Amino acid sequence: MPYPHTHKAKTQERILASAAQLFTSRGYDQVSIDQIMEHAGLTRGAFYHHFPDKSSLYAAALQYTSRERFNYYAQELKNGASIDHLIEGYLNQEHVQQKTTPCALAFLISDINQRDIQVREAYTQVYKNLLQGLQHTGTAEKRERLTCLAISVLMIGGVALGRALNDDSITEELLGACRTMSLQLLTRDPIANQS
Amino acid sequence: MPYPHTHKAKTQERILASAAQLFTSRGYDQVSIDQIMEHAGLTRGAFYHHFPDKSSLYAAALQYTSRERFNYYAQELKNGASIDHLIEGYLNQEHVQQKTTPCALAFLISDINQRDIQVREAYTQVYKNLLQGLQHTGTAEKRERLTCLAISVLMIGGVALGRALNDDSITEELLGACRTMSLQLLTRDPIANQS
DNA sequence: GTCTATAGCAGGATAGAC
DNA sequence: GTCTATCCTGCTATAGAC
Repeated sequence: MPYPHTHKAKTQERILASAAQLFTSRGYDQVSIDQIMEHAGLTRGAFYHHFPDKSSLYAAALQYTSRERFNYYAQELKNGASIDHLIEGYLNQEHVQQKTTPCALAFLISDINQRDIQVREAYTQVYKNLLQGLQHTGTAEKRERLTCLAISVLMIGGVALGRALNDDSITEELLGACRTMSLQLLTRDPIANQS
Repeated sequence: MPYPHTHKAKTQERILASAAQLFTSRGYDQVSIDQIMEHAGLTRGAFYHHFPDKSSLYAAALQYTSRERFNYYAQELKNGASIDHLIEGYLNQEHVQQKTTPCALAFLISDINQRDIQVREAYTQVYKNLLQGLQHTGTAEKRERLTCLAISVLMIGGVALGRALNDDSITEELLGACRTMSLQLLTRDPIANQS
């Protein structure tokens, strides 16, 4: 038995991690299966034993990296971090410049519409999970839906727009405005004010 | 003389209009020069007599369609439309579904970072123009920068995110939240309150 | 389960006729 | 200034050896 029976699962996760990193950073078209497999330490031929095609990998990588992100946030919150702190870490130049692992919801926002149904459904599900998180995190009761929707747009839109712009000073200003506005919205939320 | 001397300029504008429509809708990679030229009623060979390469056309098309948009807004404002009305037209399912001409700032937001410097500069300039418009439109004095930045993110981010999502009811809810929040921000702006 | 090799196709860019 | 024809590259996906 040359391989332990967990070998395939581990290889699959290596491919997913590699795909998540490259896809999130460069989008679907600018990344080839060859590059993903090479980055995972394999060759292209092996790919089709793990995923049926490129699009399926894209959807799976989107779910994989988002699950990792949510797990990280859950851990941070358990360690006593505030939701404000997490939002400030998100709406940040470090994030825009990929010095921390980038959020696929923001980095791939206008890539998704061109993809097939499984990708669009995966993205939509990940977004719904984010909304859920915003509604319930750090409060006993639910935050207002309006508050959560607006904050999600400020976060995702702020990072996406900041990344598109070619002028660091405007990006910094933009991220600051989104931080300020998000924290104001959190503070003003009726539920938050009850606590 | 088979062609009037304005022929080249008119052809160039046909190519720009065709490129703007296809690029905005599908992004850079998913549109070929062949498709743009065919849509403009020409063949691929003629392309390189008008633009040096695909990327230059992309940058030019971005500027072209944005100029058209701003001209339209200026006209509407001159006809007595309110800024609120324009924002509501922007943050709208009709826009997301391209029943009206889509805004490249929103539709291409995560496409831009992959492109070369001339494209990123063109996008940044168009965004700065939008910010200018928000700061000065409909008031004698300037609106607060913070207000304008936040509204721009709600508009661009709201449309981009709404387009990515695969669930019409969430998109509608999202657009509504962005409309509500944008109009609140306009109303609360100190300068607006002076009038 | 991973490899090498290759089929098959699409698209950017150029050449040269008219 | 527009056309047709072509070069060249890069990619997805498959075949088949080990």
